[in-house]
Amino acid sequence: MRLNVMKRSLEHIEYPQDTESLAKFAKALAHPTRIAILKQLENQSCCFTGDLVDVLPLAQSTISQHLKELKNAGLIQGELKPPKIKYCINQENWNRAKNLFQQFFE
Amino acid sequence: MRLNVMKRSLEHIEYPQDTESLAKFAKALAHPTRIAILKQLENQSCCFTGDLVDVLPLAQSTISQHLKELKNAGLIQGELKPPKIKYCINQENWNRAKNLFQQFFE
DNA sequence: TAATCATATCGTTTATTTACGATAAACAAA
DNA sequence: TTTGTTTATCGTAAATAAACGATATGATTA
Repeated sequence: MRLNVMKRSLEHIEYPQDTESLAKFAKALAHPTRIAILKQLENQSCCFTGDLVDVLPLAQSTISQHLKELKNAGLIQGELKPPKIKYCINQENWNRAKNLFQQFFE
Repeated sequence: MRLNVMKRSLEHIEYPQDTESLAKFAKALAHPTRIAILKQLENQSCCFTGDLVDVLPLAQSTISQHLKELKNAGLIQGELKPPKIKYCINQENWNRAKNLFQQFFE
């Protein structure tokens, strides 16, 4: 007999759009490696994956994974410069994030 | 040769203080429920745990857990008003967070 | 065509997060 | 003292995140 059977609402709660967006951006920023990557991109506007691999003490695959998350959040975008990929801030979404945080902290 | 011979470092990487702080604050904001809680606190300056339990479709223990994370991040503080607890924004750390985000988005 | 380079993706392991119900703790009032 | 109220904490399950090495992909050059 299992006493501690857990119910759990699989459908997730709906929050206002702004709340969801802000949380999503915050989640993208919620790891120091990703902050470091974004700071790098802010400084030199763009850079290649390899530049980051040289600078950060993490496996190439790990960095690629962080880049993917930043891309999924819309904060960066990649441009093909074969055989490399040049990553830049996505200025439009960057500004959206900026405004959401600004407005949140009022 | 790149550093991809690296074994998983159990000791975690040291980033600059600002990077760590920003990531920590972002992590606290990285869930819509916590954003919702903070918005509530911003609106009415303070509120009791019970008020949040009435408003949010989550178990009391879950909300208490989210409050704990916000408290650990320093964004809120609790004041004993027996048998209730009144939560408020921690203005000092709130401003620190605000400044870090502002500066980050430059 | 084959080899090379830069990067992404796969598969896996471990750690962390999110959620719940149950229970404990702290205090006020009866 | 006992009861009720409010909130935190415990124990656990499930989901997600973070890290790695290995491998695949896509473009360029030999």
